[in-house]
Amino acid sequence: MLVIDKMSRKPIYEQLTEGIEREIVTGLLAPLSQLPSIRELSVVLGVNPNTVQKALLELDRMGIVFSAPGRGVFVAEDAVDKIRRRMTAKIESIGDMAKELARAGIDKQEVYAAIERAYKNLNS
Amino acid sequence: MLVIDKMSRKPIYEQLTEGIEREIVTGLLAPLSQLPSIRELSVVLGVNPNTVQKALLELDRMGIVFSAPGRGVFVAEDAVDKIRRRMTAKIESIGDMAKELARAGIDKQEVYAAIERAYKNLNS
DNA sequence: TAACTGTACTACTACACATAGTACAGTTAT
DNA sequence: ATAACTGTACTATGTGTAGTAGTACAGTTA
Repeated sequence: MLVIDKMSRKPIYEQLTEGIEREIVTGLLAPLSQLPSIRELSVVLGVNPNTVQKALLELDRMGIVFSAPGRGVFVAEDAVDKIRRRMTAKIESIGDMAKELARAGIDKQEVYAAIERAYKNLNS
Repeated sequence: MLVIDKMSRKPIYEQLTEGIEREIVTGLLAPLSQLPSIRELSVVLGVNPNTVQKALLELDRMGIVFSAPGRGVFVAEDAVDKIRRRMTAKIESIGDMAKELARAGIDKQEVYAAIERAYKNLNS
């Protein structure tokens, strides 16, 4: 399930967008399926409704979800594709971090090992 | 040289610590060598002296530099080792990001390619 | 002594994040 | 029609972090 860490330096609304994206991409939230209401999510997650709204507004702008006023918020049909496309952009930032490590003289194999672990152990 | 991006979402003092660490690790700043004074750095980089002080205080706490009141700030003798050790911790966060990509169904090869590019092209 | 160094404050501004509460309009089932 | 839900849109408030500005003090060095 979606878990929020209020102590994280990452904003709650960002944890929300990423969490929801993860649920979509893993199939937990199917395309065209309805999300829990903003008010319900806020209660379950223990965060303010406005914060949930902000996250959903962001996902709406990105075309990941669409909202039908009075009915609810739904997963876009092509949500998975869109998420994947945005994820590809994140690869660049991994490259940036790797560059930093490279400059620090960290062995490439150590980085590869970390990637390998990530792809093998997707739990936790 | 060290460049500060005031528009970045990353705090200036953090850009400073990372930038100075990079100069140390690349050999631009040798162990036991003296850094420019806080006031000089603040003028050259166009940031407030307090911000520079905050960055140097952080580096001091980590044992990367040491300050001699009245004389200046100097690179610690074992600074490179200490930076390398801390860098190793960063590998974990790369793993976290990779895990996110893995869950999104991004091919492992794409990530490897990015790492490879990073280690080949250390400029820019 | 003069000119530098780091250090340590206080005060202030700006901004992002989050919360709280209210109100309004659309939708749906009874 | 009504009740109970939905999203949306506000205003107001609190809080923490980042950054700037200015001042003062003590140690070091030429």
